[in-house]
Amino acid sequence: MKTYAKMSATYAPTLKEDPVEAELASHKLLLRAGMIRRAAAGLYSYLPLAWRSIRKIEEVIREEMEAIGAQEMLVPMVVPGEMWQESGRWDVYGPELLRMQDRHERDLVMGPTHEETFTDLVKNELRSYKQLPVTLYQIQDKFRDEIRPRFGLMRGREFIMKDAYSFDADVAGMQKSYEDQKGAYARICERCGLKALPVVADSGQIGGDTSVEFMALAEAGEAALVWCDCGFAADVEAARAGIHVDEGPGTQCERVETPCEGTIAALAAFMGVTESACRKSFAIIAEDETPVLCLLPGDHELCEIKAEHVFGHYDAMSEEQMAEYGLVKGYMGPIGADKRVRVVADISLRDSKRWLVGANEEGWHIQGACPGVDFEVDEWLDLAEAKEGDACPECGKPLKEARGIEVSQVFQLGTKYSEAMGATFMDENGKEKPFQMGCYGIGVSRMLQAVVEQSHDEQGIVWPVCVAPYEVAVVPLDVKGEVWEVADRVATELVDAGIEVVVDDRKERAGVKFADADLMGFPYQVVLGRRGIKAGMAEIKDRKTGERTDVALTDVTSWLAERITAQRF
RNA sequence: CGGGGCGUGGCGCAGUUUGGUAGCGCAUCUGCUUUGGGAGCAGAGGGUCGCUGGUUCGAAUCCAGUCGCCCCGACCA
Repeated sequence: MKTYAKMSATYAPTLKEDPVEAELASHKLLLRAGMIRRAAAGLYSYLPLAWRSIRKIEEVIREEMEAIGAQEMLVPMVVPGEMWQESGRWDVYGPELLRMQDRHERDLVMGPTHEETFTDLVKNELRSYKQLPVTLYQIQDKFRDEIRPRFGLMRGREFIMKDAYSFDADVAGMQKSYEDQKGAYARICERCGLKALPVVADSGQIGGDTSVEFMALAEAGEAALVWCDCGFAADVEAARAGIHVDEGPGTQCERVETPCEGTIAALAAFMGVTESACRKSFAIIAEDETPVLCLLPGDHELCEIKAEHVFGHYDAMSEEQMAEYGLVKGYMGPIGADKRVRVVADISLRDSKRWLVGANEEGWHIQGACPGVDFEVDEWLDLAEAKEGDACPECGKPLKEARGIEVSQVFQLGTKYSEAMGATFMDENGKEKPFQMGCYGIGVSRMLQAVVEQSHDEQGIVWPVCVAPYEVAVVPLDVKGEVWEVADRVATELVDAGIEVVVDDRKERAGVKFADADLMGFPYQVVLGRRGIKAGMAEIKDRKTGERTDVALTDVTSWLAERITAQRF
């Protein structure tokens, strides 16, 4: 027999003041509402209220996964190091991967993700194309020893993740599995009350348009994205935008004295041109030790992710190295640089003929320099980070900027892991082939906080019905006598109607109960006081709108049931 | 790891510059009053001042080291 929860018996210690450890509104509120507590940097406990919400998010995920035929299971959190050595990631992953040894000195890792574990699992027993496709998933704690955990659940070291892996016989199959997951992810965000946008993401070493991130739009988000009315949206790290470039001053290649600070802003101001008319130079040492000079439109930055794809793990050149290659900090340019320096330029500069570049001499620049005539560009590459105002690659209209919290990502892996780990099956021609794989992650705990970040006000959290710890808080202003009897009756009736109810049965003053109910963010508060009860009325407060409605005691259940079921999905 | 800041009852802070043996608000406990938006009065309990070492008659305070936390950068769900 289901019954209502009692606030007096709920471990949810609320805080009046903002804890110092928190910076973000959502982090502060989760702490203040008594939902999470920190155990150590990036390690959090989920208290009963938060855990209820987490379980609701998980339930939504389970329903959507089931709907597309993915099967839930569980693999161990601690896995043998050999799997990681087999896939090659043992050497690539870095200190983020928590490694340890057991008593027999065998290597173990705390799973940060489980491509290896799942691939290893299926490789001996998925043998035929007839058994495919298969998508398996789990919801489990992951551990990543982040360099800098921050913002509470937003970037924890241990966090709850749903991770799915699809195994297909061919690329078309993989793409279908991928699309299925992508569709499910969009529905999951929507059902959890998140305003999220699928954006083109950096697809790592794999290349192509094979990865999409779902970004919960929020100013506090760590990721920057560009988007367009036409529906295009991309992580700035992945966006290939059309960049407008102004021609530089001067009609012929000549030196100009520029006695200003060695920055683009100062140069543009001194020359009386736009920053876009200047050419920014950035000197690096590529992973293979080649010195490289990257030329960019003056108003754009080098996108580090794009650069890494081209140059590997590169370093910015030190002043000594610049000196060695004839480059002068603040006045760098392709002309006068050492011949060993490889000159690359952003593709947006391809059609520009008059460049304003550094002269590699303190206080001097060169204007009207023409690539191919006055200096050579070894290669034209996509290097600039997209920003507001750049042209949408789909429709050409100006892009807009936004920030977001990456709550999930879907990925086409191809045969990266199946090949490395020898996970193959027999196709219909009797040929052995590696699985075409996809992987799909949702940051469940991050999602919880993203919801709060998007949905809160001065008073506290404003839970969407679908992920609220309880749908209704019944707040009797008296915990004995007639008021309490009515509260008990109303709450029981609500529970019988299938509504999740918590009753604030604490001997607290009205103000304390109201403040806590607002802070914890229950979508509806049913306030019962002596006055109202005499008139046979309850006051129902809608947490989101703040609107209060007097409802006859006999109608409370139907009034709430109607509204709540409409918001449950 | 680089840069910035902070560690003082459960929480939020003052005290550190100029050493003298620890204080405020909230919370907790008791009593009385109050009772529709974080109550009032009276009383009580609770702190090796992150840790270690040093200087000193005397260290929360000065010095050295160390640990932890937060913020900005590289990583990601």
